[in-house]
Parts: sequence; structure tokens; C-alpha cells
Amino acid sequence: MKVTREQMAEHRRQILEAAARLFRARGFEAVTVAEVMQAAGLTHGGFYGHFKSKDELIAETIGHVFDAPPKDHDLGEYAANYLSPRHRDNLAGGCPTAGLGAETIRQSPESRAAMTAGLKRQIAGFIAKAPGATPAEKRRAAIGAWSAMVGAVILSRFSDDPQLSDEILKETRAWIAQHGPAKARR
Amino acid sequence: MKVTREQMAEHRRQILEAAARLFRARGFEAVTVAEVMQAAGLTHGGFYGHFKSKDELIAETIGHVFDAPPKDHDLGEYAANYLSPRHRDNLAGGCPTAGLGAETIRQSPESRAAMTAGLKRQIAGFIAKAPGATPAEKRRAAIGAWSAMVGAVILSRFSDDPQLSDEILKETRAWIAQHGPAKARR
DNA sequence: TGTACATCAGTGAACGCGCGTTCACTGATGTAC
DNA sequence: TGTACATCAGTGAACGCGCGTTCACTGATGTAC
Repeated sequence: MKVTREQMAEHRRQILEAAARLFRARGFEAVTVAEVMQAAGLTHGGFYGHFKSKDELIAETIGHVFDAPPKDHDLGEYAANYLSPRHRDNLAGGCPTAGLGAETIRQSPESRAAMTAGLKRQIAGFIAKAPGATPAEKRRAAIGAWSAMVGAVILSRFSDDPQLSDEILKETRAWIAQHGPAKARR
Repeated sequence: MKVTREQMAEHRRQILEAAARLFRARGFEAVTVAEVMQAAGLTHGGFYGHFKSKDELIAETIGHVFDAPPKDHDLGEYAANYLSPRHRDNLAGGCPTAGLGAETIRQSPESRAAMTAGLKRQIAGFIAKAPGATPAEKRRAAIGAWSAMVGAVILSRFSDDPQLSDEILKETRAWIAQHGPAKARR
């Protein structure tokens, strides 16, 4: 049955939220449209009233999950949370870049564009407080540290050796921490 | 028709080689058993004479692709090749960790175990020539640099902005290079 | 403000396609004599 | 070494299932008067 315009907007939001969690937990391909709709509290038939296709949902979901007010992050602080067992184990609620970045390589141009926009925002958010004497040094530190964080979370997640998994997080965090100040003082 | 035992072993090898390339290029889920068999020059029906299931093929393929004689790598040299546009653009022949690591998180225990074995080997191969005064420092450098390399290739691959993509490779490489010596001399 | 009706968001059955897997068959291999 | 036959790797049609997508229908919304 028809619902109010506000209800419909809210449903769309719920679909995107459900998709954001399910995609991060299980990947774009393994999650079905029906599952997303059920998680949003709706039936699968209504999906095409909100999105043209599953591909469009994927692109919109990436855009949605990066849609937060920009904020300047301290690299050390951010890394402490990012490279924690808590974040590693929180697939559904974790970083979309680590969870979906690799799979996005094979998605639609729109999805790649949305993911790239998120990447630019992330790097920009690190630059202000990044170590380095010049803007170029700060930008380098932001890019290098972000690469290391994303890589470490992926490695620690697929590792089935819990000790190695913890070690990767801990040592990458220490490695990033050592880097910044040393470089800044040269 | 029946073939010689040598022929059959060769066919198995061809299937694994084809799977290794196809999986890296398009991911485990998007590649079909029939495609792998066709790429190996066989028909799909014969697949189950070699493997119990597609899942088993995935695990065996990961094991196969890491099955090279161990070698000590210089981090700087390795990073120069790894963080090159050439490697970024070579999905089918590129690093299986960067290409398939993230997707392996949701694969069978056997696949995760094979990928973890590859990771341990990779880290071990960096340690001998890694910068650092103590074994712990060398190990930290190996883990940190490897995380950064894998992360950077993934970010540069999904980025649809060619300039940003190149920049991520170049700056991450510079960042890794700056790190080692600075740290080693402390 | 109240009423009549056109609109349209959501429902759930159905469709069509592609995939992993099975199976009866073929014909070359390789072993027993 | 040569021959007869059991074995079995590979073939290709077929099966069954699940998925993305469509569609006729329902009934609440919201607009025109």
C-alpha cells in the first residue's frame, strides 16, 4: 500500500543502511536484493521503486556510507582505533574502504567514483594534523599511513592465526607512529 | 576419453593456472567453473574429476599461486616493482594478496589457511634484508611495509582518478623508503 | 472543512537466466595374460 | 612382445536451485472540487 512521502524517504534510508551493513559483512555479490529489503523491513518487490538495479544500490550505498560531515583526524589517534581487534572484528560496522575497496575495483564506474570520493575525503581529513614540515610531506604521511591502515586491516582479517592477526595490527600501528615524528624532525 | 597420467596431472596444473589468473582478474565469485575449464582448454564436466567443488578449487588455487621457492627480498626493490603502475594494472598476473586477500575473508577455512601461509612466507621473505637493529625491529618493518604495499595497490586500483592513483603508489613508496633508514639509525 | 477519486508505494507470485553439479556415455590407456 | 579387456579422464546434455527483475494487484495517500 502507498505510504507518505516521508515514510518512503525513510524506507529508502533504511534500505541504504541495511545494504551498508550487509555489503560490508558479506560483500556486494553474496548479498541478495531480497536480503537487503528484508533487513530494511520491506518485501523484495518494492526494491525497484527505490532503485533502478542492484548495481545502482551498490553505488548509492557507497555514497551513503561516506556521507558524514568532514572532520580532521589525528593520525595516531585514528590508527589506534582503526588498528584495533575491535575494528578488525566489526565487519558490518567497520570501514567501507577496507571492507569493500578491493571488491569495488570490479564494480560500475559510479561505484568506483563514489569510493574514490570517499578516499579523497579520508586523505583530506588526515592532512591538517599529519606530521611533516611542508604540505607535500603532510600529504605523503596521510597517504602512506592510510595505505598501511587499510592493508593491515585486510591482512589481519583474512589471517586465521589469531596471534599473527593481532601482531599485524599492533606492529603496523607502531610502525606508523615511529614514522611521523622521525620524518618531521629531519 | 581417458588420457595418460602425465596428461591428467598437466590438465590439473592448467586448471589451477587458469583459475589463478581468472580469480585475480575478476574475483572468486564472478568466475564460473565452466570459464576456468574453458581457459584450461577442457570442458566443464571434467572439472569434478579434479576437484570436489568450486570451493576446493579456490583453496587449491591459493595454495598453488603461493607455491614458489622462498626468496629474500629487499624491501626497497620489491616496493619499487610492487608499487608501479605496471603491477597495479596487471590484475590477472599480479599479487594474489592484493587481488584476493579481502575476498578471502569470506571464503572457506582452507582458503583462509592457504592465504595465511602465503602471508607468513611473504613477511619471512622481507625480514632478512629489512631495516632495523634487532629482529623485532626488522619484523616490524616487514609487517608495516607489507601492509602499506597491499593497501596502496588496492586504493590505487579502485581509484578512478588516474592522477590520485599514481600519486598513491609514488607517495607510499617514498613513505616506505623514508621510514626504514630513519628508523634504523636511531 | 469534507468528500470522491486518481495516484502510486508496497506486496508477493512468477519469470527467465545462469550457475554449480550430476550423469550416461565415449574411447584411449594400461594391465593381465 | 603382442592381444583382450577393464578402467577411467574427458564430454556435453541435463538438473535444480537461487537470484535479479517484472508485474498484476491492493489499499492508503493526497489532491481537486
